[in-house]
Amino acid sequence: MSKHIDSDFRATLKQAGLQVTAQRLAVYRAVKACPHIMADEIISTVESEIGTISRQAVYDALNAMSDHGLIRRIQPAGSAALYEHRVDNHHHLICRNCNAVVDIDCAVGEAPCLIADDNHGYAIDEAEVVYWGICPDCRT
Amino acid sequence: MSKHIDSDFRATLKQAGLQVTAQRLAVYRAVKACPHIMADEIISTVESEIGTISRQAVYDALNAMSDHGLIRRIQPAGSAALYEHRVDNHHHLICRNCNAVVDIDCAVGEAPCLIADDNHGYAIDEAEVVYWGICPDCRT
DNA sequence: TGGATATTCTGGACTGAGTCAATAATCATG
DNA sequence: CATGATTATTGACTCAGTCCAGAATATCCA
Repeated sequence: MSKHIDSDFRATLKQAGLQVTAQRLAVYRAVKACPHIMADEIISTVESEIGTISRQAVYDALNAMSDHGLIRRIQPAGSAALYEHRVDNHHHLICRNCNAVVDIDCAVGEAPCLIADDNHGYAIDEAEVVYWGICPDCRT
Repeated sequence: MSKHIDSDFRATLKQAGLQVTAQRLAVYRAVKACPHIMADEIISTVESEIGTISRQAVYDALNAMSDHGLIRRIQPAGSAALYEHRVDNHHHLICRNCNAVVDIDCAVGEAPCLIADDNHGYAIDEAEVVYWGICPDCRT
């Protein structure tokens, strides 16, 4: 079944003008398997799958893929960058205690959060929303 | 006139149960003078004012003050932590090009952004919004 | 005023996340 | 298959921030 993902993703990589390599496929599979994963978790996941990969290759793959919109990087305050394969408009809800992250569909519609009272002359293209709270498990 | 700020802030520190020190006053003055300032800029600012201060003292002061709600820390993706003296409900608009940050008053009211479609069982206490765009100066 | 106690400051070592740069391997394409 | 362009590997390095232990200060209370 990972065959499917792979062949789909091979095409996606090519369309983006990126070469298809074992490392990139493995990195993508890791992100797909575990959304909101950190770079070093990706390294271990990929290592246990592919055998070995350099840290740099992982970062290169992650940067290339997120630059081309194939994956998305989120950087919550106080933690390392997380990667996810969902690239549509959605937001995140993070537990202050255990840092668990869940996806939140956009409350209002397509790109709703772009409305600010006063844009100060900026050309706003994205509104990033992070909800902070305590997850069910941590509400002892 | 900085006398005013100082004596007000002395009281605020005491109310928060924190001791009043020259370093803390200086750090607070730096944050007040330049909102959205980074830690190492604070160090230089304070050094040119007080003469010398240790990095640790600055971080301690910043952590203590933000823990007690005297200042606010924001950590936009891809940059170091920024500190500001506004502690009320407001959001930020950041230029993708030059990283300029401006405050945005909360579009809807007091704590409006707390409405998420599905809270997944979380007890949500804050919604943090970051608007990304291009500032007037960078729109060549 | 003068300690006793709690808190803060200092300087240096250290960590973790991520980047840089040079070399080696691999791919794409004629 | 030759050649140039991408991608991987390796190792050094940066940057932001924390940890630690001893020295210095501030606050409280008699």
